[in-house]
Amino acid sequence: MEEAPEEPSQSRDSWRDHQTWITTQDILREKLITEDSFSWKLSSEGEPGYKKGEELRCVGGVDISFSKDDPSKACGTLVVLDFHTLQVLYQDFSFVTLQVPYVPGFLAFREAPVLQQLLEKMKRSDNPFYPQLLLVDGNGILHPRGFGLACHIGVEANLPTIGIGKNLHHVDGLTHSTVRKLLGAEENSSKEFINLVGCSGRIWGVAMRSTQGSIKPIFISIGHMISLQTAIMIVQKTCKFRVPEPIRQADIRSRDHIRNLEMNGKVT
DNA sequence: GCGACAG
DNA sequence: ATCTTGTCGC
Repeated sequence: MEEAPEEPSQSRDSWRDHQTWITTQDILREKLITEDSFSWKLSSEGEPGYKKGEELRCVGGVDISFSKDDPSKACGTLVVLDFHTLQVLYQDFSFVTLQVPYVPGFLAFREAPVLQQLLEKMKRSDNPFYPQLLLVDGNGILHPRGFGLACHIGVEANLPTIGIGKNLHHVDGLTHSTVRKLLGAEENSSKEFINLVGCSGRIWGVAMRSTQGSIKPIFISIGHMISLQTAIMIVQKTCKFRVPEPIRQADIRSRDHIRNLEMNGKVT
């Protein structure tokens, strides 16, 4: 009798984690809110019943950078910008050693913990700049199970979130080439954003040309407690360059911190 | 069956 | 994600 070859424990463990992750996403997804659900207003200055302090001001952005020397060493960064001036109101970061690998579709299990800790720390200290809304470097519902990093963080932190992808995650038949076609089509040539409609007919988000006539779009999808319409508007208003400013600032600062860490490690 | 696949 | 300088153009 042939014994089945011993399965490398590595693959058994990763299979088990994989199932656990899917279950976790399914459970958390039941709490997802896909419409505007916040107390602040967007442009209330001229409206009747305007109350100062109710308007959107604190827009957060999160990102993670990795060390080129040791890919498990990372720096999570949280910034908060003023929605109107786009000036940085707050910044914090944290170095971590990540044990969880990157697996497409499960980014949250690798990156969310650090980012949530940064939010937690800010909330515990009653910081007046605690974000009213968070832009996340990674997708929202544009995800195989409709629950990407932005949704994950939104639900667990109970915060409105928007997902920003710099590359398309292939979902529901959406591919790089279908998007290229849509962006290149005559009737869309002047639009700055187009709906991402999958084979099923579901709208997963939009591809947006943040810069006039730019070729490479960004992919916007809702995270939590916000509608796609509102999300698009907020992204447009925070885009000085291709990537919205809160995420861009988090990215820049995150890289700086990693660079400093590597320098100190080498200088001895 | 094989490949694709956010960061 | 990361490896990477200068360079062409508005």
